[in-house]
Amino acid sequence: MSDQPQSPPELQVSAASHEAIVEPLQLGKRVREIRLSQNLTLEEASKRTGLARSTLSKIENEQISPTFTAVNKLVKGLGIDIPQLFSQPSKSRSSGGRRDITRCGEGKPRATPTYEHEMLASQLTNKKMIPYKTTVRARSFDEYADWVRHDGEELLYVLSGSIRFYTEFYEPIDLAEGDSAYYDCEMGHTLISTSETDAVILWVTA
Amino acid sequence: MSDQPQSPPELQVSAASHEAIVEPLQLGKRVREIRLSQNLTLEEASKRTGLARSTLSKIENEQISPTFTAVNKLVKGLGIDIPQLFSQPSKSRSSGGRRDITRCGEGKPRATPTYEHEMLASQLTNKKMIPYKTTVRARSFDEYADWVRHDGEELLYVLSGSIRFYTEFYEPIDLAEGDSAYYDCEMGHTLISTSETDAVILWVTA
DNA sequence: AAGAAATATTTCCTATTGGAAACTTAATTC
DNA sequence: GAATTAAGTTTCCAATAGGAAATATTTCTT
Repeated sequence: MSDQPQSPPELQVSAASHEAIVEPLQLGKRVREIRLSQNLTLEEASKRTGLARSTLSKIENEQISPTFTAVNKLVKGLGIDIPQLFSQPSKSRSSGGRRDITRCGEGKPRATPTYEHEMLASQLTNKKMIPYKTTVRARSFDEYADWVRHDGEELLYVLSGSIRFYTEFYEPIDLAEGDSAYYDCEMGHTLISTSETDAVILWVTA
Repeated sequence: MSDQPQSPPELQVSAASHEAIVEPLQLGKRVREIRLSQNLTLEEASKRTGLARSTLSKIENEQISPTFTAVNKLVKGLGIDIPQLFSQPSKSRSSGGRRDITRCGEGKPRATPTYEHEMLASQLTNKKMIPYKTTVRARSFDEYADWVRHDGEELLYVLSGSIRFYTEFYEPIDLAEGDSAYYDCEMGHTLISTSETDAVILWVTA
């Protein structure tokens, strides 16, 4: 990932831009907190999770990086909520006052043949919504191998240009600047640009 | 190396208690879905995540259980949302194929002294997100009696004009067209327009 | 305070992961 | 249709995780 778009590094730092959580991700610390909060000894935790005492100890002390299966045992055994694991150890406000500013064009880029995504608020993890500013590169329905389908719901707002919005269960519909659509993502959906220049949209998934 | 996460012989019988069943979670399947949905080859995914092609392949084919660090690389590299990883592969066809188009200016209006909201996709109920196109009428911080606080998380995108974004725990920050912010709504927040004309923003709450 | 008990860490070893490269399969091109 | 190219899988091996038991540390008891 060496592709930074034409964005001067200087701007990136501007003011309070990107002061989110920089996740060092101390899984161990987190696990220990959780275990202790349940008043469990390593031995008990071991019984519940099926992981060896020693393994638990090492995990908590960040001496090893547990495998996914191990993490799952932890989650099940200790009744941990997943995001809990990936979120920051209670910096007093577990999720109370987060804020992440993304300057125009400073999102985290990701390109596909058909779209050019720019993820907004990429510094924040555990978001309920995932916002993208996306340039629609595709010009024809044929450029897609298949419908795009995934979990969740999506909001689409046309920032500039115009698009044709194809969905699995509806007739294609043309959307111009300022128009928007809200839909279930399990339903196949794809977009193409219909304007001179590639259309740009705001795309929010939840 | 050919361990299928089924039921280990020793554990099979013990009905007594907890025995930390081995992951019913098909991480690999999930990862593959996600990668393909982004039209990435293993090679590209490898570059983005920093994991070897072979490793990715094995993960997707459930031949190995990636370490936590590996999972993190996946998450970061592919821009995966955590719960996405742990949620079951889209079996829960909860709401199906809804769609709601809102033409520019055709939203459901609602006015307050300080804001002029236009609710998008108002036909659809039970949405995870509530999108508004809002004109910011306020011109001074004093026009607000108190902080606005409510549940959830909010995404704010400046469509036109410029605003000053006040939050309870941070310094006010100026946002121009194309800038965006993501924040927890329990934290007090208000906006004022700083441009000639009232600024217009897209506001999504979840 | 010394010993016992409980809890946590470390050691040692085997099993598994993760990477480089070889190999296979599928898609294109000539 | 053979030859290339691209995408994915498998192999081999070094690095590391996970478990059992030994060791260290803390916490009770008496």
